[in-house]
Amino acid sequence: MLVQRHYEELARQLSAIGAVKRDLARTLPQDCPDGSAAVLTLLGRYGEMRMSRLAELLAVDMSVTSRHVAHVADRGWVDRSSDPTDKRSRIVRITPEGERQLKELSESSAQLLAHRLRGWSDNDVAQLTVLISRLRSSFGDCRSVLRCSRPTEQTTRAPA
Amino acid sequence: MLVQRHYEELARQLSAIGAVKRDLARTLPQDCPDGSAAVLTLLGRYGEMRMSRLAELLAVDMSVTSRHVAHVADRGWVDRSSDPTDKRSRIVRITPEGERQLKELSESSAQLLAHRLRGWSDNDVAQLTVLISRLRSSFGDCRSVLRCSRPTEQTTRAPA
DNA sequence: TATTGTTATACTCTATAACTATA
DNA sequence: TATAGTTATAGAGTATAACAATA
Repeated sequence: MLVQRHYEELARQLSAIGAVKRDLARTLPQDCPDGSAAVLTLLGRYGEMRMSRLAELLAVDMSVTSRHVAHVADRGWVDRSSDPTDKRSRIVRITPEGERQLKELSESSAQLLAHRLRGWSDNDVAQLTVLISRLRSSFGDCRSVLRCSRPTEQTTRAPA
Repeated sequence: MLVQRHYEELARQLSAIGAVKRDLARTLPQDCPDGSAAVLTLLGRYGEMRMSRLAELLAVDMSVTSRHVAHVADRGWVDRSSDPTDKRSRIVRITPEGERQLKELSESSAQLLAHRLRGWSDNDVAQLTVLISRLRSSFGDCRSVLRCSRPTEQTTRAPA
């Protein structure tokens, strides 16, 4: 158990990480704010899903999810079909245009990160990724782990 | 140099870290939003400073800083005096009430972190802290390093 | 003329609550 | 009655631009 000051320092680092996120967000394509990017990323990774599942993965309220999805649907990047087994539900799926948009935004963020982190060792990049994933997991967002393995097992090793 | 996918994964983890920050923000005292907490934390750590310096440390525009400082000044947590050497500038300083507020919010965030991270090793907590600090540093926020040493020197070792 | 700081405006993200449709 | 999703509203954060005062 660390002294309080160490947790305070981590809290401060977390609070200040916004500057990094803003820098990253600035690279996003036109008409594609952060919320839209998050939706496309999850749909691209996990495939089609219901709104409720998407809200869970985004870790935001469903009303927020609904707005984000409406934004990307308006631009033709996803479509929403009704779930035949439960007409209250809607299935969200990325479209080919959405895939193109996703590819573009993924590449630009990766490029910026690669540039900013050019002095980093591969291992440090991997460790940071794993530790943030674990942090999210410890905060109750159990879908954050990199692979669907036991959330508490990975420590500071690089992802496979 | 890592493959693009690794940077994409880090970008995604960063984008999803908002849920952690929101959880942390929920523990803040009444009338003390995240922006106010950041101002108090920096003034408590570095002592009195000019608005421009504060904006630099916060890594946000000065207009944003001005709003945050106005909020905490309205509550008596900081005072703003004119700089005698340059009447355009204002010196911001935390008040005793501000110190009390800062103590309260530091303790509550540290407590939440200690609880959420109770399964973590001391070393992992320290590593995450250092890596985020280095990340901010690599993104051009050079005041983010834990100690005033060379920003690129620390790697994945725990802070001293 | 340049710089420090404030204010007005606008945009994004978020949550709560009220509402519709379906189970 | 309970659940899935949408919409309205409000609060917080941010940036840009126009402005005031001083250098």
